[in-house]
Amino acid sequence: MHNRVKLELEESVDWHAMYPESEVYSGMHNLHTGLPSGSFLPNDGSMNYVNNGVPLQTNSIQNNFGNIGSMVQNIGAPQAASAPLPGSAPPSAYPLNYCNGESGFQRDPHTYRRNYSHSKPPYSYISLITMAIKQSPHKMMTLNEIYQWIVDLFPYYRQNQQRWQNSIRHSLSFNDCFVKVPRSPEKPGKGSYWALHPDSGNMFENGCFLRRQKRFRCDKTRSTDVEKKSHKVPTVQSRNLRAADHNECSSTKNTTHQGKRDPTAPSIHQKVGVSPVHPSTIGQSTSSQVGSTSQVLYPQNPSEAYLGMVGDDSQMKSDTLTGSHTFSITQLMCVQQDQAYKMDMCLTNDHLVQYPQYSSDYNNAAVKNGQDMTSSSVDVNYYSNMYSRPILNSL
DNA sequence: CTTTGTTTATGGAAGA
DNA sequence: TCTTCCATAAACAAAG
Repeated sequence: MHNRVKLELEESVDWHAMYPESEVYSGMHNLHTGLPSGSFLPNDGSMNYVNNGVPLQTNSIQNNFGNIGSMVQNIGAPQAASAPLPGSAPPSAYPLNYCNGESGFQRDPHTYRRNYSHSKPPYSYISLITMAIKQSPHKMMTLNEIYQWIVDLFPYYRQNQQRWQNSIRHSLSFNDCFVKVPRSPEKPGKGSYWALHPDSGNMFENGCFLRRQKRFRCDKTRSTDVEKKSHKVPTVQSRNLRAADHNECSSTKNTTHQGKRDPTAPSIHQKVGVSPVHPSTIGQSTSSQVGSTSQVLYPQNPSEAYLGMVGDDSQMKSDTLTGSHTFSITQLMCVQQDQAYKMDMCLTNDHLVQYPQYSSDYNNAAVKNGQDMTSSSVDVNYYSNMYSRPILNSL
């Protein structure tokens, strides 16, 4: 797989041909919407995929983005919640409207790209899911919305959908960094929402989005790496080692060391706290409840969460906040996250603050955005508190 | 019936 | 070399 990706990375991708001018996201568009593809889809089509996090060609970055620093500085508008903000960007800056679906997600048929030539994006499925969820206004998406986000963004995934969608489902289920969120009673439908585990924040802080530095594991529901190593059965052949690895992964989830599922063991999603959530409990969970039968957890102190100081996932925390790599997930999404954080402040009201680093227009816009969100089809009362804080942890 | 979600198994590749 | 991560396939169950 990686080999394939690697080979594809060496290809010269004609993005201009892939994405007709009218359909290309500009750099700023990308930043406004939080969509990552723009970073790889310059208007001049000269941008290749990156090689190990380093762009193969950087001219387009300079031409279209200036540089990362100025990108950040130039961010004044919040992420597109439902409509472009007056003066913030032209309508074309918001090619995708992800805010009117059941999770505030909806495709924009007018900007749906049509060119089917493509190469495989250099993202793992976990990366894609993470990006999709992070860019969503409510930091959670249904499975179908995740599919759609990926397909809209990456033409490659318009092929063999059964194959990669199975992988997406597997990734969601298998990886602790994704948690299932039950639907609001007011929003019945098939499937749950998927969100990022509040402690999964810095998975891609190593600067390479092809591969995480460390898999996120919910420590309270599974043994630590040390414990697992001590339990590891010495093996000689790599095949056995691989099997042991997989069995360990499973055993720490809900299976025995023989790799057979323990029928009495609750699934990770039952254990980690994503089922079912009573609205009255939302916003009241504490880190001490991690691993209990309570709900999605988030820190009591948003500032702590912002700094990634809550929880016991020290391995992930060790990544720190120094993810300064140009093409790290964090770089791609930090601005949006920051905006989401601020939006949350506006939404929750109990943390209304001003952000002097941004213009007053921004603050006004953020409030406006909050209003937009409250008028969306999602039951904001039910979900906003629940997901405003957890996402802070991933900043 | 289709979609969603879980689990097991396996192979390849990257990183230590 | 060993460990870990990722991709893929497939079987199966549950829910809508």
